[in-house]
Amino acid sequence: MHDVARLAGVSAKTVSNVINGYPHVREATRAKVQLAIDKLGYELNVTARNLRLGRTGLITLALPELKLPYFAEFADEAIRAAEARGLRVLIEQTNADRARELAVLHGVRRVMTDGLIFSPLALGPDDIRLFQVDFPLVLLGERVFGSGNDHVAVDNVAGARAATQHLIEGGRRRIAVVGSHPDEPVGAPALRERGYREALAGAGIAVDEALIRPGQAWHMSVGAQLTDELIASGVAFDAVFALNDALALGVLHSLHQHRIKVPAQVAVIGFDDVEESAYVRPTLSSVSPGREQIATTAIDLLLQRIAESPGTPAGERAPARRVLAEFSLVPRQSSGAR
Amino acid sequence: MHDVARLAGVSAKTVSNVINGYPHVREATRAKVQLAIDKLGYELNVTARNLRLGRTGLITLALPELKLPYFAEFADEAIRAAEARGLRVLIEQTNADRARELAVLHGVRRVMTDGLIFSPLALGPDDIRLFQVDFPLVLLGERVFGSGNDHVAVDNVAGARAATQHLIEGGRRRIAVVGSHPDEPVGAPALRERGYREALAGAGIAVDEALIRPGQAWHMSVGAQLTDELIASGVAFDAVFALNDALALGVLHSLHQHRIKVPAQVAVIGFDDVEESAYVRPTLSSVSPGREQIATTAIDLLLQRIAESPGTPAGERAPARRVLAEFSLVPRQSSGAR
DNA sequence: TTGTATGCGTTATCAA
DNA sequence: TTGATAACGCATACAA
Repeated sequence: MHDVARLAGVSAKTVSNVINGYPHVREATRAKVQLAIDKLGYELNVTARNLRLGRTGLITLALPELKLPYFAEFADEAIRAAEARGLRVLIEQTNADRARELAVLHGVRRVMTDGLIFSPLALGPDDIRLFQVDFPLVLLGERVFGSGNDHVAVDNVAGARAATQHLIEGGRRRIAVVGSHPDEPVGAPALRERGYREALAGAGIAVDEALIRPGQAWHMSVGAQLTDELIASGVAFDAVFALNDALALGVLHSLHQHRIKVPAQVAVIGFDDVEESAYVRPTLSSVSPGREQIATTAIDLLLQRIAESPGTPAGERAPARRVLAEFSLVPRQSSGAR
Repeated sequence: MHDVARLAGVSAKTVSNVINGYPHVREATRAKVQLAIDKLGYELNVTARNLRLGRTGLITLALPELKLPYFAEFADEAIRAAEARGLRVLIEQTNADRARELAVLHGVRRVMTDGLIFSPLALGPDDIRLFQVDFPLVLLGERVFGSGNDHVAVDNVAGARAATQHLIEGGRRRIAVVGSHPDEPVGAPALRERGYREALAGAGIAVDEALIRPGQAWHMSVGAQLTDELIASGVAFDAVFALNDALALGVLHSLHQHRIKVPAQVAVIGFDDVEESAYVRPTLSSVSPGREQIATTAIDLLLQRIAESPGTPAGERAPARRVLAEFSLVPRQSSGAR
């Protein structure tokens, strides 16, 4: 910067002013400086600026796994939203590994970014105190509550209720659930199952536990396998609510292999509204969880925390906010939509 | 750091020495310093260290799209490899957009990282001069050659040849290709098609152009649609080489819908060996492109460039290296493997 | 509208 | 084995 200043016959401050678009710079000066910048091929040293400003303009997005389409699409949304606000995103995969999730909160992965958007999967309600941190943090998902952090989540219960009601309105009564996690009281699986039960109860339909099929990994292959087992078990069913779209794609696959017509014999609905769901045949009905809203809200909440002067004592900070995103039902062919 | 030094009764340099594991520190001193660190809850300011060292320990990985399973899995490998070498990875999605690819090379997305691993999709052979940059750069893929950069690529031609030979060895003679890009002379599609043609030529089989089906987007739905069209066209075929696994999954889907038995009537093979390929039914034969080797090689090449002192004139730098990764054929059920 | 002086928090040099 | 001092490159007060 000093070299540029010397060549342009001005001070370093003026060069800085030009680079940062400071308005009160005479046009002639600006041109001189710009010329010198181009001539020398000068580039601003961002690290020095970061040090001076005490910010890096980088935020961390910590997710379980990028390979899962839901998270890949969410990361995409988050990157766009961040970019629109002048931020860049450093993605950390935790692989639902406890040590890695800890490192994101307190270890080496914590470093160099202005804040963290975190979707925990290994850490749970017992770890609340670990979430009491002194840097900007926004949580995603449903695993950790009462930790006093800002929180953005899918409205799992209402979304699942709507999906189930949709099947009921289509005349279905024997609705199977694929992918439940019976041993996990918290998290998306439990909440989506609860929405299912609420919808049945609301319609006066008794729950048949034989229709609820546990499946740990929410992958396509698991959806197919659970459906195979369901068919083999001989339990009658006329619809399937797959707890996410990957499972639902597997369900469709299995039904197809067994020559069961969708939606004529069995209606299918998923959850997440992944891109692929609009392209498979039959197209897959789903619940769109408000991914974009979640991403933008999370970024905005984080930005507000970053803007709070770092020295603010905990007592004077804005109270923690919790946002449930607006979902929407997306009826397609698999549930009999025209 | 000065506060810690004062509390411990030492100088800031000694605190720095302790933090950085400098060996010549007396054990008693180290203990004193560590105590002061813990007592004050001191954390190193990484930005200041970055400024002083002239490095950030961060590298950029610029990819077309994270949603594509191949890139998601590649990013995963790259992150692991980087981590093992003490680096972190900033992922940039270009969406095959020219402006974004330019920004990665020369614009705002260039900033703050020690080097770039770049898989271009919009920039091509005409843009060679854009790749003459003065920061560490490793290219992935096949689009840009002769730019004088280090380069790591899938061995597309040999991999495709092996895939086709595998089908031929299984007795297939009417082998369709799904997903060609006839208007693109460079890049993976062209190279894989070339491998196909070489294999046919080697076996003395004439190429039937009606069997080669162009398809721009390499998505599952496209694979299904192209197969539908192939079947509708009435052209006889006994095997399909899908130019990647996503297409191949669509091919399987379509064949299934048309009650065509795989592999009895039609054998199928893909390319990329995506995780899901091992789980679909029938399991999908594929070509494993050496993803892990590509990731680790790219990181290692980049590290060597980073290690070259930045002032080294172009003439004295190590010559550009080009690495073709070792692929392997993965025969599964879809091509008749037991 | 532009310039001067100062410090952000660290590590390197070199001396003690 | 440890310490004093000087950068790293920038932005901010404040002065001019």
